[in-house]
Amino acid sequence: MLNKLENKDLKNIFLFSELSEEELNEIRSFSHLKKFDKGEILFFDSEPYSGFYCTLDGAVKLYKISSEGKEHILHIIYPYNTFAEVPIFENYGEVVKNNATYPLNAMAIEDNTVVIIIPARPLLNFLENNPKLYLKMLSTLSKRLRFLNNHIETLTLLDVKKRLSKYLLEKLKEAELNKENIEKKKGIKLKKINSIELSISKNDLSSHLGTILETLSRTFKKLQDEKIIEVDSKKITILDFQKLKEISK
Amino acid sequence: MLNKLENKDLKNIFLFSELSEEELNEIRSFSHLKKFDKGEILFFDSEPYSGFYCTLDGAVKLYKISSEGKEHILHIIYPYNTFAEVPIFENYGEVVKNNATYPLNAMAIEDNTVVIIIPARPLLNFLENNPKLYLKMLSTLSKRLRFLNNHIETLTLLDVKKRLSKYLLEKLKEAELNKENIEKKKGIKLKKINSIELSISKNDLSSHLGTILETLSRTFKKLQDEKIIEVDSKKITILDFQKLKEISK
DNA sequence: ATTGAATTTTGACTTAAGTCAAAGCCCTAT
DNA sequence: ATAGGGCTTTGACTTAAGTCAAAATTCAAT
Repeated sequence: MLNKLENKDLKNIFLFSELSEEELNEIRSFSHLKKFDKGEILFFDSEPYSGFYCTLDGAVKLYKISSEGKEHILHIIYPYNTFAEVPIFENYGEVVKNNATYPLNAMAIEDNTVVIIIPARPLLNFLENNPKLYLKMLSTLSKRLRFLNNHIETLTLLDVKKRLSKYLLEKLKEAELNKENIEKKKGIKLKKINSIELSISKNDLSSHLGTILETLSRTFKKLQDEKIIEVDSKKITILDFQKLKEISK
Repeated sequence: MLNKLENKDLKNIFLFSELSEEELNEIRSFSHLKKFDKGEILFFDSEPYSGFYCTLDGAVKLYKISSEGKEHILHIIYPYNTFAEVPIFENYGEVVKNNATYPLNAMAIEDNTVVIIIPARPLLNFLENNPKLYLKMLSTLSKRLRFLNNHIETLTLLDVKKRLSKYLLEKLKEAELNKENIEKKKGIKLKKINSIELSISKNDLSSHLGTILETLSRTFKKLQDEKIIEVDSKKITILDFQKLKEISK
């Protein structure tokens, strides 16, 4: 599956969601698909910029790494989300004079991760003729800015227990929204969600929460001992939503 | 001084730098000036959104604060830089249905801090008729995204000594660029810069570096004991640039 | 089912950075 | 010049989280 890029794939991407078939054809004409296995690198921090990405299948982690090998994951990217747009616009006067670089590292964290690569130059031309897209792009970057603001807030002002609690609540909320969407679409009523399935390894989760595996493991245990959650490998059941919320503040 | 907004003030702002006098008049027609003393709040996190800001004089800190009162400064804003643009574009479909909020807190950190407030709705109208500005706005947000990426990297992967070293090197670089600009403009040759003047309190600096005043003080002392810098109140002289660079990695 | 690798947990110990409290410094206005 | 407030430094102590190493669990492939 997914060996050829089709318009319906592009349709699912927010930036392109309102384009005509013709316009989508144009986007397709200068974009291309690429497939990665788990652990493979899409690009490195500081590598020469060759375009922005969108995941179509699988998952990608965006991370920074220190000189001592310590890693921090800023984002986990799931299908139909774009990333690495920043260099396109950063110095738009002298855009991509081949000295632009990626702002972070990207690695596939699932097998058969499929991405589209959209080169900067033709995209900028396209945008010029379709200024409606500017607002979509601004929206995407603005959302990411707020996300990073909040991420910094979490990392600098909260201890690990609070950070984990906040993360679990966010994932629960996501799952709830997802459920509501399905209910609306299919006109059915699903049962209330009180558990989540971690979609990444605990090691990656610890790196995203700005801590290490051992500390994360101990923090899960603490929450479990306090009967606030129940951990069964990757399945986390929320036993006391109210207390979890209390802790996360 | 600065009791009335004039076109030449707007000219200095990157977003508006290429507009005609007529267009500047239009911007002026829906913007207004406001003055703050040191310690006064421009807006709070989560307060209803009323427009984005630009500093014309003085300085503003943008920060988050925890439920326990711990503070983290994300940015210090100096004249002609804009901030709080995010809510304008975040949900551009239902822009500013009066339920948008500021993404962080803003406080003046100097007396007589003068800012312009530019409301979202009229600005969006203006942008629609001047799509060139979209690219400028995208550039601004992209630069900020890279800044925040780097900030997170610094906070999560480096210890306080490295963080402070990195900060000092950045400020030194800024001062050097500034010097080069003056040299070019005035056609003169200034002497090499090897010291910087901290423009914020050490308390604010510690908050920006994700630590506390006491730890910052001790870290300054360590660098001084190692003869890498010399600290004379707010004046920091770099004695061993190479070593400082080595540490910061 | 069984093996082996990868992931996760647990235990004992270390450490960087935070807390609290007191003293010192240095602006600024009288 | 001097008093008083706001900064900044220093000292003694605490603590959250990291390190290292070993054991246990889970997962995937035969």
